[in-house]
Amino acid sequence: MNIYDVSKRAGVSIATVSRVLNGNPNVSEKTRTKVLTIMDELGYTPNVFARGLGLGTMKTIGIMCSDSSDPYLANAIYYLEQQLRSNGYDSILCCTGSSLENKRSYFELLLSKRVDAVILAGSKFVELIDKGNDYLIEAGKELPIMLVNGYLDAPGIYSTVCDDYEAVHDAVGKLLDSGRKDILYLYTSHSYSGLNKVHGYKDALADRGLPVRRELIHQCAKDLTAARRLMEDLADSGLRFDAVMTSDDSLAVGAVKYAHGRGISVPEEISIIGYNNSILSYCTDPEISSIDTKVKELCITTVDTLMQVFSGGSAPAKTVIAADFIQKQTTNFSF
Amino acid sequence: MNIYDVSKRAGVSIATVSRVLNGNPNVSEKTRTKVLTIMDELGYTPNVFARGLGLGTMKTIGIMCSDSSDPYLANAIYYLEQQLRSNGYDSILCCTGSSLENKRSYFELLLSKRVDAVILAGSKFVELIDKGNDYLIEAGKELPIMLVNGYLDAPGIYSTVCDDYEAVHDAVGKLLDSGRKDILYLYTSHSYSGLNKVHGYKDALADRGLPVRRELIHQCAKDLTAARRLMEDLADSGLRFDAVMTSDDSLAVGAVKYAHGRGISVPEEISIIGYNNSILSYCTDPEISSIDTKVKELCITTVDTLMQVFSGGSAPAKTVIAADFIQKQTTNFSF
DNA sequence: CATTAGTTTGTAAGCGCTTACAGAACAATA
DNA sequence: TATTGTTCTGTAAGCGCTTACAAACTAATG
Repeated sequence: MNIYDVSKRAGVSIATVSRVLNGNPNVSEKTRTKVLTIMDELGYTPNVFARGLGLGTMKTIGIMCSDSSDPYLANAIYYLEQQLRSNGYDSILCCTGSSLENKRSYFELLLSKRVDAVILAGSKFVELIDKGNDYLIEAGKELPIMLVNGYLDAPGIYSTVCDDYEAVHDAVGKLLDSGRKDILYLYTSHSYSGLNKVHGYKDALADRGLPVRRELIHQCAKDLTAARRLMEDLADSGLRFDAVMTSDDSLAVGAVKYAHGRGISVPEEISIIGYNNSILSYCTDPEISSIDTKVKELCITTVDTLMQVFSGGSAPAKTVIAADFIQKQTTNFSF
Repeated sequence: MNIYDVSKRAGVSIATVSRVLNGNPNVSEKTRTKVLTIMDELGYTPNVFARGLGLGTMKTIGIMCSDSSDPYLANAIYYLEQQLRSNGYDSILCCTGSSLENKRSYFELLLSKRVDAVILAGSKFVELIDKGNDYLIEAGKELPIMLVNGYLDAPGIYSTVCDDYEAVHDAVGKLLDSGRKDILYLYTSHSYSGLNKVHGYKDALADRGLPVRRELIHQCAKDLTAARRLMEDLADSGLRFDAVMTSDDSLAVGAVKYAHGRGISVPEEISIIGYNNSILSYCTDPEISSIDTKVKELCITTVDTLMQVFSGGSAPAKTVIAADFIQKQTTNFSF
């Protein structure tokens, strides 16, 4: 069942069938409907390979993410996939894991699949961006590279990021203005967004003329228990704190457990703020006040920008989306 | 940059290059290495479309899941993707959402992409399986259909399922044997695995000569709050229960919240058991005893079975994998 | 009616690869 | 050396589609 069968049956040439297939306007209405009817009758589906060969593209986008089981990324994948499809594109997903080597090889693989663009979802591609700078930049010349929550300034590379700086700046400001003095800051990585967040924290203090105390800032593994252990160690070593700002909900979960384990009341004695407003922040009791980083908007914008690029129009190299503070039960701001 | 460039540079015909590309043994070692060297020098990558056209396949598998943001499915996707790739296959992901229409149209789409097989991940394809029975069965004649946690008996359709019946049967048995009398059973759907679970619950009671009480069995939305509200309503209406068995961790999270909200101690006054041992079961305090449904094994087995099918060998139409009970803090079995 | 411009269609040459088949090269045997 | 069998390589015909170009047809104009 191929284009010849259709053309014969419709009494036209394959070129005409192809034109109908591609919405070419140079086909009389009469012929078009006839061909379409036949295609329908025959249940004809064009062969994607032949099509890809002829067109040099298959309307397929590669999506890379470090780990689809991270609730945040899982959401992102979902929205990206939806939005791409509603624009007539398919996606090939690559879960790279954390090894740089894998990331590179998957990237290569996507290129070899002749995808029309690559979307790097999540801020976990620092290594690729930092150490493989030239590499990505080179690729950007060939096809659009879209970064979701990452940033790299180069032609052909487009970023959509959440305003992490402002989000943390605002949240920490709220903590300070509500009377908290010693705000612990726990973060998971030094990614692009990770750095912005720390700056937000520091500037919130600086804005109020307060010193940045190194002993309050700590890196922590991104799991549900590391933060708890870290906080226990810190408390045991004599450090006092009455609030915790985290760069990820998973750390905030650990913080809630720490408080619960030590019989510290939340939010009375300690305020906790998560990040991403993921499902994790709704699991604990009390539920964790968190920052909604607007994954959906982020993803939709990313795809929209990509479509702009495809349609030849100029597209913004960087789009910033504002986050929302979602108050739940681990803070009690009244403003 | 195509096969001609390589052949010219290597001083051989394109047929020889193609043979090298496909690992055809009819190439002298000398020629092979020469060609490989040239390919490497030129950075040559074969065009997948041309290849697909010639071979009629592109080593790509379609994965359908209802919702990649469900932690369980997100994990499944991750493992499936990994395992497929390590077997040299790519995957096209489709997040269908819950509408039956979408599921069908995505399925069609995958077929039109000439994927080599389709994997339906998760038990959420009941509608497709039940109401679209003939539809899937028809497709199964064309290409292998793999069900992860679903079952349909038809040629070309292969299932890998977790032994949900035994898992619940065992867990409820443990509850009963530890002295619990009134075990609430909360479930989310009537899928294939959903039905098996209820049977496990009922049989655990029956085995011990206990009656199955309808008022203890309830369906509940799969979110973090529905179970809590439901349990509150049930308790308020006078129903007594000293344990809750759930068909999903999200319900168990609600159960923990219910207990916490009412000041009921866990596991002393009420035992709670989740399902899937997902990250959600680690978020709460106390952490939820849950059933590890071995997603990883399930996914690996699914892909392995698929590879068997591809290699022409006969493959089991149904593989059952045993689950593990993971005791955490919402039960206190000592056996 | 002849001419011109515009619209619609068909022909044929790719796109880059695979593979059946035929032919060349080589080694082993008589 | 001639013969046979083996191994390796090349030729050429697809795979199903797109599209430049040419051809045919239609309609409008003088």
